[in-house]
Amino acid sequence: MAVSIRDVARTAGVSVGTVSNVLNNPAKVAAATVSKVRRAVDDIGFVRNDAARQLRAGKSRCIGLVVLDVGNPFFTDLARGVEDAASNLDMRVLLANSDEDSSRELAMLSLFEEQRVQGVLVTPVGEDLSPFLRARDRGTPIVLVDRRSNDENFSSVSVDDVAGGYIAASHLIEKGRKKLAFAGGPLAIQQVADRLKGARVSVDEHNDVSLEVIDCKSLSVVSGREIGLEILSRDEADRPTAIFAANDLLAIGILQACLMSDEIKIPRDLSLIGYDDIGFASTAIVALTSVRQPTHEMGARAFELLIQESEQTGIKHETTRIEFQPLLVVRDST
Amino acid sequence: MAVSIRDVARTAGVSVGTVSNVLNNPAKVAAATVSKVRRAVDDIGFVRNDAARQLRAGKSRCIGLVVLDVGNPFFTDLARGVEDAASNLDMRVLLANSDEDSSRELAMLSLFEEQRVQGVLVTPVGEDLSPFLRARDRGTPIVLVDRRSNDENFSSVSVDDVAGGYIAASHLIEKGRKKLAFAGGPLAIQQVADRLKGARVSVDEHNDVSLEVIDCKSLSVVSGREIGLEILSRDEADRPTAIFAANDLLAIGILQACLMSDEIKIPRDLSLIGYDDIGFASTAIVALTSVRQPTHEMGARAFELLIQESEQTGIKHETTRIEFQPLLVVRDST
DNA sequence: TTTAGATTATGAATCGTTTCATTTATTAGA
DNA sequence: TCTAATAAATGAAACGATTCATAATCTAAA
Repeated sequence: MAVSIRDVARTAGVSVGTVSNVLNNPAKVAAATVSKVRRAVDDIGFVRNDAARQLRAGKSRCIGLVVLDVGNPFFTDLARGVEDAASNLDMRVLLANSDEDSSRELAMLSLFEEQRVQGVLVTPVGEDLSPFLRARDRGTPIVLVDRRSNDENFSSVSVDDVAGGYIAASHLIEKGRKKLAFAGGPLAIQQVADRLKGARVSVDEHNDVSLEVIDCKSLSVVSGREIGLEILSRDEADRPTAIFAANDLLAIGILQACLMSDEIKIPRDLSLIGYDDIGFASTAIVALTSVRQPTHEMGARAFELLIQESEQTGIKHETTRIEFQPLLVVRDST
Repeated sequence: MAVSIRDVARTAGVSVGTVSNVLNNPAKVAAATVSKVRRAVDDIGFVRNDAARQLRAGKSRCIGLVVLDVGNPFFTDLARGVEDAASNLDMRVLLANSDEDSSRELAMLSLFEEQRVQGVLVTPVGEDLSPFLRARDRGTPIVLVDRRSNDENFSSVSVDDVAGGYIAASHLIEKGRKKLAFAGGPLAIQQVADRLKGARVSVDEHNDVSLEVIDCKSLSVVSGREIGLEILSRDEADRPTAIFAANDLLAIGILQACLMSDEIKIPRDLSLIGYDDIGFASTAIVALTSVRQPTHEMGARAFELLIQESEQTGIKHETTRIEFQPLLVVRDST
């Protein structure tokens, strides 16, 4: 059943070393021999055994990528970026889903270590990074994605959410809005807090502009709709004239609530901006202005960092931390 | 750098065979020895080398899954189903994305063969299944997902789209609607054609019910909105009273168009049903009735079929073809 | 015709695990 | 105390590809 390089050698009437050379360094082998071996490979249906290959090489041509949620377009875009960069170096990406579960994350990490991957890219679930430190000490390079690592131990790639918040609020202010509201929550989520922080910076630069914070339980369409209804229930004078939603789902919910009533028209009475630029943002009834994160490029850069890291020759360990700037995508809602 | 089982043996003062036993059959080793070895493992940071393990075992504990588009929730759900089933048997799933590109699909297939995976689950891009046949002849079991394989060569798991169409149309008719429309296209897509076919069967069972077919270029929100606008432009007498959209995106587009005008209220004037039950269906302004495919379960069953297939002892090759029935999810739009 | 040099081909050693036939130690029964 | 049976530990062989020192063959110049 298992066809090995030995069988190819026997069939072609050459040595195993020659077969290996045909596979890996055809230039070193006489043309006639090459074709003889190639024919034998096809005839008996030989397929390389990667395990044996890896064992000899001591490492694989794969890297591992652990994301919080494969269903989230942000991460699939990111993964695509990583894959594209990897394929340039003829390397493979093993994709794994931690599902925001620390124990799953850990299981994936050790799986990757057992595979002797070249390195691991990870969006960590929790705050405790010690398992990653230990893995790195054992020789597996680790790079963090989408998180500003506080300690200097890891290289990382992240997005500047504060800047994103600043950009969003500034855009609303440029459109002449004075009464801004930030919708989002829980504020314990770092990203939400950072986006608000950035918005506040922009608002503080203009002394005639105010910022109201509307907290909510989750970043979902349903939460957004509740926020929208709450605003509709207010006196017109108390309503904000612009809303910065912490993500697009929330913004879509707010949009829906406004559409159900005839009182508020977007963007006439209210400017609305979201965050993430998910696919649905552009196809919403009123196309949604949003803040886009350069996910694909982040993935590619993260991969490069990882390779760079894996080429470091022990001794002193240098880390690089890259922070990407988000991008404003203006559409009809502002 | 590379810590091997040999180093563990030396540190613990036992033989390599004993270390291996501690790792795989601790029951066969004296308790004192077990803890001695375990301590050594922790001390020197030993991590199993899976390549060596696989090489010895002759096969890996992984299966491969090639899907058309990892970004599509249908496939991520499916993948989750496969993963869950696999983890019960302590097996791993390698996820790959063919991106509807035959050459990528082929590359992934040979990658998996080189990894000596236990088997491959695939949603094929094109009609030509011969590469899969060849792979299977070489010893890698293959099971097709989401496609009714015409030939009897492969086991497969699929959904009955004709039944789905029937269910959808029947539901609309039960609600008392007489003037049905099917929105979808291009009709060259097998799934679209099947859903229409099923709808027609149901309509033909009632001689006072009519079915109009509204063709469109793509199954997108934008296409749906165009269809909605077209219907709004008609005289009231010419409008359908119920629409079966070939997927949820289309249905959402139609819904949006109707909401922008005040002429048609859903579900008062028009019943609307989608297909796929994507996440957005339930959070649409008017929660969308839809036809759900049992994706998770399909994944699990596909995995089981693959295992079953891999346990077949050569000689005569039996194939099993499982067809799932879709499920109606009733919400506010009908 | 030699010989040096280049070109090809060879095959044993190696990677790190698991397996299994043996050896060694321990226990229980007579 | 001796034997048989059981338990525990050993270490060499095997998995399949790659590598590399060595051997064989060929070419061209002297």
